[in-house]
Amino acid sequence: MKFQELLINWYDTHHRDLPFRHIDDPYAIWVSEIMLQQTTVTAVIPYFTRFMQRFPTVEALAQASLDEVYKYWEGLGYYRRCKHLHESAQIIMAQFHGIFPQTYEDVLSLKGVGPYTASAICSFAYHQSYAAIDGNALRVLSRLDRLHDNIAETKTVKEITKRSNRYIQGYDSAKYNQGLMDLANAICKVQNPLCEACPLQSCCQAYKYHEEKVLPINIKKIKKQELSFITGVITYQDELMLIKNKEGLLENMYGLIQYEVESPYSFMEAFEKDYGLSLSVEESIKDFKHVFTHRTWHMHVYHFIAKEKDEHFYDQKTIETFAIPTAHKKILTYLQNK
DNA sequence: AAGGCGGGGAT
DNA sequence: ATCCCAGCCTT
Repeated sequence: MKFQELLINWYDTHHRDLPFRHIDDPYAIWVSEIMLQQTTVTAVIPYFTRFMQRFPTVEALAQASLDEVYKYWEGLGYYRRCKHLHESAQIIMAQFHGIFPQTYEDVLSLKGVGPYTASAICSFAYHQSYAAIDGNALRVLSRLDRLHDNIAETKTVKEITKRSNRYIQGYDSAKYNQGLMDLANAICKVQNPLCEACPLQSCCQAYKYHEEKVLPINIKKIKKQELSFITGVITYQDELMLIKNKEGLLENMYGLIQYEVESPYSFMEAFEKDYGLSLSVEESIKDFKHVFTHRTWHMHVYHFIAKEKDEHFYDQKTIETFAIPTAHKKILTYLQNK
């Protein structure tokens, strides 16, 4: 029997029951797919539920402020996704007359939608035959075909996409795509795949040649950068100073002010130069560490008191409406419970 | 082609 | 500690 048939049969009886399955609103599917980029299903579910309650339609999303949409994304990571989602919602209202685009090319033209997400949307919402190639599909298919190429390389992804688009023909594309994902999640795992329980065992070339623990080849070099900051909790009476990041890491998020210096006095010097406010250092609070994918922050947190304030100081109630990155949220939560 | 972009769970 | 997760965008 062909693997597609085995896969879909297995999917029919073993599939996960997820809130964004059996939804046919392309808008909702789009939101879920953006959230699911590089993010686990369990992390997404509560965010998806809250997001859809507050922004049930593309119109509701388009009309909301960017700050509010960010607040609903707070803690989920990769915040550029949120910016693109909001921007694309406005494009859908203005250029697509509020109707979610219905062709692969139009879906792909949306900000933040790449080949995987466009294929997933067209397959799940419209049952068009596009193979959605994510990390799961790359793993299952490279094992199935015993492909020795590095899946971290573009040409390998293209080759597997080509094959999968051939394999999907004539089958229910939604079940095929989601079947690959659920199989990858439950059986064809990264480490220690459960080949004895796999419905595709009879078709799997990696299993046949005992290479299931070698494949896929996935070589990518990332070296992590360690950064050390003095991080300032700067207060004026009951108000706290926060800065909205203008670009780069954590863009549009509100955070504490920090400098890559080694003394609170160097911090004060740099700060006074940037903001024209004078500070006094009150106490050393605590050291915090936060690990990102590409870097680690070591934050030596100090409490500073401002002698005067400017427009960057906010009261507690206002701060609660801000989207704050987890690195700084941990500090603020610590201070509240202190 | 390579690097930037979050945060959390599994091992 | 390290890897990976329903990837995409910029350079």
